[in-house]
Amino acid sequence: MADQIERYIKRLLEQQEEGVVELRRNDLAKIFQCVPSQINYVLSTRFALEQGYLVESRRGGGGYIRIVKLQMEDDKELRKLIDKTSNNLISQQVGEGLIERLQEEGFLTRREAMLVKAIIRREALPLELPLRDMVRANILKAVLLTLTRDEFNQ
Amino acid sequence: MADQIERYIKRLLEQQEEGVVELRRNDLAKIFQCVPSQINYVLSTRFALEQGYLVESRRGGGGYIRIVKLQMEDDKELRKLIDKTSNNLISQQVGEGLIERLQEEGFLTRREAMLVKAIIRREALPLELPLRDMVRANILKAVLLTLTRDEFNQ
DNA sequence: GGTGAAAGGTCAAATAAAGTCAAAAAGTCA
DNA sequence: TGACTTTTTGACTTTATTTGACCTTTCACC
Repeated sequence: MADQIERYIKRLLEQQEEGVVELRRNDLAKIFQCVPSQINYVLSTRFALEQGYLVESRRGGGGYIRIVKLQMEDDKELRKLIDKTSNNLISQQVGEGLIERLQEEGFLTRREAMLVKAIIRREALPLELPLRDMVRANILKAVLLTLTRDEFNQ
Repeated sequence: MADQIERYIKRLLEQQEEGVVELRRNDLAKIFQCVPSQINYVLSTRFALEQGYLVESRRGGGGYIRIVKLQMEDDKELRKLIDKTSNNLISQQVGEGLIERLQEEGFLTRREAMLVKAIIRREALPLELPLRDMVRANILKAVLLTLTRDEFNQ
């Protein structure tokens, strides 16, 4: 069942240019005749960040679930960086180095680099030490993943 | 529905030079075939002061609703936001609202807004709850401070 | 000044989504 | 078979929107 739903969503994603698909949790549950929370299970096990997907949603009337496929294959270099960043600790120094490199390679503009650098500074992350480097790594990973979004590069 | 009404009003605001639009609650309700109080709902959730709008109205014969888009002229407004952000907790929702507003006001580009939004997402900040909102507030403060830097805008 | 119609305002209930979490069931494998 | 992992289910929670009954303000008119 979970596999079927996974395939279904992936098929939708392929059909859609853009790599974005938006759906109703309840509708999907009805199609597959399963409980709605089954959908959440599929999303969290098959469409997590690690697998190159981004899931956004909204509750209430007019609610939806949006699944975005990140284009990680396109760029081996980014892919490698993302892997290195995962489950890692990153110091401010190393982080700044990474950002500068991204800027030099044209992934980030001067302003974007400034913003991200400001965000990963010690002063902006009021946390004790192993934690701070962990959060910094996660922030940088979020940045790298964003770089692989089609919409980001338009 | 609420989204449609929101878009409609924003379109009117853009067409109008001045950033002011005046309308009749009942007329609008009739256009969208909804109850009049729906309009109030949209106004209070989408055109609040925090979102950069001022709503004035008058009852009785010849009554009206006037919506004014407030301009964030200069750093003054940013400073105010920095103050509000300090020593505060900010949820993902509120944070996204703030970023969208900064984008609308031209302080952030579309890409910059995407980056910051990605960074303040729950998934990018693997922390327990009071802490997560605290770190998010600090990150947003760092962003606001960066916006006031001359080098950033040069 | 009193009155009634014409606005708009408020608030709570009903409805419409989606999220969470843990127990039960099913599958896997030594 | 027994232990472990994955999947399925459903009760409960949270959030967002829609709707309607009732309230307040303003104005025109007598």
